[in-house]
Amino acid sequence: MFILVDCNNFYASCEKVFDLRLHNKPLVILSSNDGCAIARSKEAKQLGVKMGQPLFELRNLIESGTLLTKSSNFSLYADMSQRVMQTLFQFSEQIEIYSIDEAFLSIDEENKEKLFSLGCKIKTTIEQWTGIPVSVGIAPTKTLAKAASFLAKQQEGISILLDDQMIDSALKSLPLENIWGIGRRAAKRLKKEGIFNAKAFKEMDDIHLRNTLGVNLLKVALELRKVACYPIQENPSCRKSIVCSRSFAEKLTALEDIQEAVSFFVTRAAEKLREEKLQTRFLAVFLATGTFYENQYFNQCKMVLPNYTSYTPELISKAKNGLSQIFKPGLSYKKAGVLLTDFIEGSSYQTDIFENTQKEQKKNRAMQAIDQINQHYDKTALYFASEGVHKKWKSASAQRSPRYTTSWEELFTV
DNA sequence: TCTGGGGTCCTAGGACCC
DNA sequence: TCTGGGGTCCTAGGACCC
Repeated sequence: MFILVDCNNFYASCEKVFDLRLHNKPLVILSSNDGCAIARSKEAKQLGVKMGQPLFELRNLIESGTLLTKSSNFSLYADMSQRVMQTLFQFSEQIEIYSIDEAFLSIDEENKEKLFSLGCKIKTTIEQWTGIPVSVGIAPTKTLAKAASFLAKQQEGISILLDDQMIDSALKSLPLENIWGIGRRAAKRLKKEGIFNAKAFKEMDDIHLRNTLGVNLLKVALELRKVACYPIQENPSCRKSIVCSRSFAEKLTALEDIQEAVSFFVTRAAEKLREEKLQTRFLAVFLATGTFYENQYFNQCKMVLPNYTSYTPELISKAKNGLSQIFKPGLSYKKAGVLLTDFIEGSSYQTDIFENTQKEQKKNRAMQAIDQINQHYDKTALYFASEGVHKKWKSASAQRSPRYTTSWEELFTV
């Protein structure tokens, strides 16, 4: 049996834990540059605020004091997430942390009453220990557990889908877009065929499904028929790519300014790489003008590196090189980023025949020292000169709440 | 005027191999 | 006039997820 534990309005709930003034108020969490709403409290959803809605469309609500806003505070959310996940290990050892705000648990229990009381216990424990409200969906497959949690969300409670009759009546009222794995595109195509809800979808012909919508959608249908296609993935395989990108606070025209931003992205990406004890051999830099009004320019430069590495200076120099190849003078740029992929595991550099081991060890120790210092003090305690000092591209995100749980300077005061 | 960031997987088509 | 069958790997683009 699968249990899906899903935090309600996670980012908004994290903010509410530390700020009583936000309780029972419509609240949205903003994207970087305070550009649009990326999370909403229950009350904000009721107000009609849409996911991804740009901030300027919400101005009236905000200025009248109806809608409260916060800049996003990912250090806080990541730490709160960890607390929730840690708590979940009380209830099962087979846990798949699926995203920052949800996890699947696997348990050997078929009895409905017992499942329900377990669900209650999970919900109350997490709420007591972390302050985060959750919904719980329980069912024989992951996709059905997702469907159950969708129902549970509506009352912020617990929902179990077990026998066929219950499943069928629940799926009848489940719109296609809300099935896990069916997006806007597939839903549109299905509607053209006269399929309007999850029950009708589940009863479609396998061959037809496979041929028209692909193997993934066939699996979704099977899962809705209680055939488990997706097992719990307890030890997720090491990640396959790292991306670091941002929209700029203001449009940039000078190569030097963009170089600084790209150096910063590379530094962050390389930190992640070392944190997960990986080395990379593929680096891409991309650059884009705004998307909404002007003629868009997008270009990227892909580079295969001579050897696997996680040495920041080397990556920065390659990235700057790539950037100068795709930079066109005279344009106003709005966004840039870097992508690393093609990883191997291992925390020390692979021997390069042109380089002596002593030099490599020195590089290793330098990176280790930087990481340790930045971990101990602040992410920005030590940084590379090429990242620049003023960070013209960066926005202030003035409405960010303090990093209550991850920074000594910003601890919660009682 | 103002619109996020970070991921994974599948598919189709081409190049190439035997 | 008629021209096989099976396989891998790579890439770009699309679709989906949070």
